[in-house]
Amino acid sequence: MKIREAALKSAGPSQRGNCAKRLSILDAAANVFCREGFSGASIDEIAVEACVSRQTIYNHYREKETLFTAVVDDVMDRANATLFSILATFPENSDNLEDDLTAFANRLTKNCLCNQDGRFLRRLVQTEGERYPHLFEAWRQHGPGKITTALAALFARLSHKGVLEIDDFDVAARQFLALVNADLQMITLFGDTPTQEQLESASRNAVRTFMRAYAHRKDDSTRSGVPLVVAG
Amino acid sequence: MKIREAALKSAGPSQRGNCAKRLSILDAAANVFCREGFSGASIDEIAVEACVSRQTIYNHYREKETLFTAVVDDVMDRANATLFSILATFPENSDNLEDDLTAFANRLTKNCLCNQDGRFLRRLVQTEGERYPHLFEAWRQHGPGKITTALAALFARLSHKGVLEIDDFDVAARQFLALVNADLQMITLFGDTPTQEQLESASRNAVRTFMRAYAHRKDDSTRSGVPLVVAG
DNA sequence: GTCAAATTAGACACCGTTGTCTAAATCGTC
DNA sequence: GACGATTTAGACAACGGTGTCTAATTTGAC
Repeated sequence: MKIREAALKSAGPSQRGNCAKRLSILDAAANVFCREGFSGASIDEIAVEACVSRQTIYNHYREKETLFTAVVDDVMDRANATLFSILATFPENSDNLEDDLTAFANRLTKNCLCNQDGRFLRRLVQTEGERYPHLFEAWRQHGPGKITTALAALFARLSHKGVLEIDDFDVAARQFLALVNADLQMITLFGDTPTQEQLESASRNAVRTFMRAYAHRKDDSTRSGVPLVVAG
Repeated sequence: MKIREAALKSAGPSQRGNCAKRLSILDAAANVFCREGFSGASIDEIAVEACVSRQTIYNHYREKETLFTAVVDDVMDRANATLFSILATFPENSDNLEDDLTAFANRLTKNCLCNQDGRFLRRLVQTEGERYPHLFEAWRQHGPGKITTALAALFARLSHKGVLEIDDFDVAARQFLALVNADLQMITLFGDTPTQEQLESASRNAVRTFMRAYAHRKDDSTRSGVPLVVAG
């Protein structure tokens, strides 16, 4: 086989035009991969769900593996952009931190953690993370895995302002995320998306506890290293 | 249903003497199913890992599906028994609740949440929960899913004693578990088992925040709680 | 309308897996 | 050692999935 022919073939249909099919394939593939896992997903199933012939998939993406990584890259980019935009709405200057932090948590869960892309990534990292270590690494460093460090930096600002009392910002960030997910895990485990009421309730409960643990206590003047813990 | 009862009914080899092979198969199958998922796991792979011929597996368990449910039942029974025994060590009467609760959290993560069986069940429920709804239901009601309600009841006792200030016991139980997992999620996501140091650190961080949020506050004079004894 | 690119359906070889079958080998118990 | 139960290796058909190929059809730009 000549090089030119190979190049033409591997290049596939022109990348620019008719991206409708590409998107349709990516979308369907994401759903099927998420539902069935890599080995459980079949190209035929993806083709049917994308309303596309099987051959078209092979024209655009040489093989199943290529399609898989393309899907992961696509979702990761989207999730990353969304996460960035949501993090920008963190309430740095607030006269009602509890309410604003609750609304922020609500945005975070709704648009980053519990939406289609978030569930896809979490599931894929869990099921295929060991088989594709680079996938996992990308998710951790360049992707939503950095949400913890970003949150830690934001909490550090609030702490330096004296609004919060945090000694370990990373721990606080992880705990914030864990608390936000506390009420939602049972729901997302099913594969369902939580309702708006459930999201709000979860955010409210989480931020309430978080504030109780980390809010600056003005009336505690004798706090000299002695924790508020009761030794009953 | 217990695995031994099922074995009595099955037409396979007599279940009395050679249970070594059965256990070996169950153990290997658990590992492979956990690693590869149901569709990704192959009987041959399980046979090799169990040091058993493929035919022996088919002799004991008619087909792949039967083997899978047998594995799930087996692990679920074991995890359930362990969970029960750990829950019995909850510090109901403690003169140092923070330390004792930390130790309890440590036992919980070590023996129920982060051990082999715990990871297997969580992973399986996540990947195959939609394909086998009865599996999920069993996990939720009869299995480790009830850990939340059990913890809620225990926290309610502490709250009624005045040691803790909790308004919603279920929320507090979920948050306790979420906090305990907060530092461990990144580790268990890899498939690794956390070290003892990591477990202790996670438990300490979790209980510290939990107590900060829910411990009875000495400076809150509006409450009509039990009088407190401050540690000297 | 023309023409090239893209898409489609269908057939195909190839491979791995499931589950069955058989005959030989091994184990446990007497 | 004998004997029944169990395990084993290997061959086997059936099935589904991947990836290729071809020939026909549709699309889109001019």
